[in-house]
Amino acid sequence: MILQIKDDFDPRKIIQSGQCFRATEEKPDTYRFVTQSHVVRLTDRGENNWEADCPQKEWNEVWRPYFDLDRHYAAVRVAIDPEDQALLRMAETSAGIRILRQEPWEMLITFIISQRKNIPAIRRSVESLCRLCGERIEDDLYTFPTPQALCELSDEQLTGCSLGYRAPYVHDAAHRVAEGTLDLEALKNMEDGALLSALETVRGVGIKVANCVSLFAYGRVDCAPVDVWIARVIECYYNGRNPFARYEKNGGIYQQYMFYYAQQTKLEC
DNA sequence: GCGCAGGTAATCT
DNA sequence: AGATTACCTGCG
Repeated sequence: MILQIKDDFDPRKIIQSGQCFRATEEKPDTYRFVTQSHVVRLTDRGENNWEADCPQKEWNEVWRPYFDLDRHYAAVRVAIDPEDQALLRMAETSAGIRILRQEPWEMLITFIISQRKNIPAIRRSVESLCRLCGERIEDDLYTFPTPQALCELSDEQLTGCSLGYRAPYVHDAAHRVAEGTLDLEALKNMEDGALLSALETVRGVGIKVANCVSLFAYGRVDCAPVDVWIARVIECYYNGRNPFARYEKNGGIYQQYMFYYAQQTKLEC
């Protein structure tokens, strides 16, 4: 099916924006995304037209919310303070990025794994876990493992996925979710502050990872994770001052623009 | 061989 | 509260 997406939409930037680690550019101009047991390939047909290899119904029910298509990102960029020259420039470079609505469980584990790893290393670890105990969807494509599946892995198997000291964190999270001590579904109804606190009760989850999960799984666009790249942006362009304070909302989206820009330009002061 | 990378938690002052 | 350090792995 062919669909037209008029608002900001650039899958290549989304894939490189550090929010998802299983999506790929399969071949030039064709991008593959995975969520639960769904897979979609999007091919750029120009003029804002995209070919999606899934039925209309699946697009509407799964991918439309996944790509957050009901939010007007161009308007979010327009709302940037004209005096905020740095953000204007970063948003221009990053236009097309959207905040994907991904699975809370997958985000929790993925961002626990992410600490002190670069993007390729995160991809490898997640890929290994999926191969090891995900369900097969296609030839070489697997679902993200369930909490039960991760729970049953041995320390050796977890360590074999290059989790290192994070292995007990992953196991602990899997255990809590599998036995119901941590109900990721119930967190959806919480206010941002309560959600962050609840996430931080998991071992291996600090303020940064909690913000990532809130933003990328629960759509909390006011949550702005500060990692070393954002710290550099704050240092280089904002004199150490909080760049999000002047904005009432959408700090998480602006954070994503900053992150992509900093990463792409290997920002140094 | 050594230092560092998209962080957290324990242990200091 | 704020600073320091160990932690597993891969890479230059």
